[in-house]
Amino acid sequence: MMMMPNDLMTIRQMCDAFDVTPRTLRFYEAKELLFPHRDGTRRLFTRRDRARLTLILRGKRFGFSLEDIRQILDLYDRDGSNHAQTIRTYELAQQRLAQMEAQRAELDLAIADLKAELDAGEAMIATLRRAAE
Amino acid sequence: MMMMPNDLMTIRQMCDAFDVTPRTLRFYEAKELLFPHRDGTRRLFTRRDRARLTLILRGKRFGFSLEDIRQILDLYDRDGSNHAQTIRTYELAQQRLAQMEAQRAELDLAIADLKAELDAGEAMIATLRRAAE
DNA sequence: CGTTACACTGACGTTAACGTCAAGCACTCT
DNA sequence: AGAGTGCTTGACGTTAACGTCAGTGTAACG
Repeated sequence: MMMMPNDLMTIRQMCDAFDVTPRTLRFYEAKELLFPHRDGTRRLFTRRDRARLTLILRGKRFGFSLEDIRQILDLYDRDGSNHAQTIRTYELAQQRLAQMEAQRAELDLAIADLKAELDAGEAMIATLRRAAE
Repeated sequence: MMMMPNDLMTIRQMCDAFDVTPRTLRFYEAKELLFPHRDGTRRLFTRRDRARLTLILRGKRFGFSLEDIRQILDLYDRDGSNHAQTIRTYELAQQRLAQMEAQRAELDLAIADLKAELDAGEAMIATLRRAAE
């Protein structure tokens, strides 16, 4: 055990750990979502990058754009300077929270609808089964 | 009052009612999501089209693709024939329901996370306010 | 009958989020 | 030295969901 000297990971280790392609990680760096260090030319991803990537992937799962996510991520690592910007970002995040809660309400509705349809389908299939005997 | 002879609507009436562009409605027709009648060359949208469009727009709001939506819509207007296909579609919808419930669970988590961050931000801003007096 | 208003059909443009080469370093093993 | 492996940077390709524009048609109005 000295196979992970620091907590820095190569691009391949990252890909295996998060099930993404190298292209994706480079793309996220280009979009300033990740900031890996360099060993000469090679990328080395830090613990911070992994935390961010976790949030990126979570955000993507319910339809946020990478640009949305980038702005949210900025909320996570303010250092206390740049107060005005902090407050603006805070307000932005509040808006987004409202959106998300509205989205959940609609999702609840849609799930109820779909469940009703499924019950109807089930009844119909049962009928078909009986007719087939 | 005889301005709505049947319950058929022109493309413009549809656009106004649903806040979409003509291009969008034509596109949905091309993708076989809508099936407006024709008066010569002009489209006339039925009550059924309106019901479908409502579901299309709802589906889009939480990130389903039009192709996903098209398959779900098929569940809504089975006529009882083509049983095998009905059952397959039913199973497909069940899978999607599971996805949606998983998605909601994650959404709940993310909302909690974001709320925590917002509370932190609030405390920080309060501190800044006090420091500014 | 001319014009205005609205609709139609192509067909090309656009954005997001990567995929997919191509070509070239930098190590390491043999 | 040569071969292989892994990483790098361009740069062009791709899909979804429309936007946008050009050219044409037609129904109604004055």
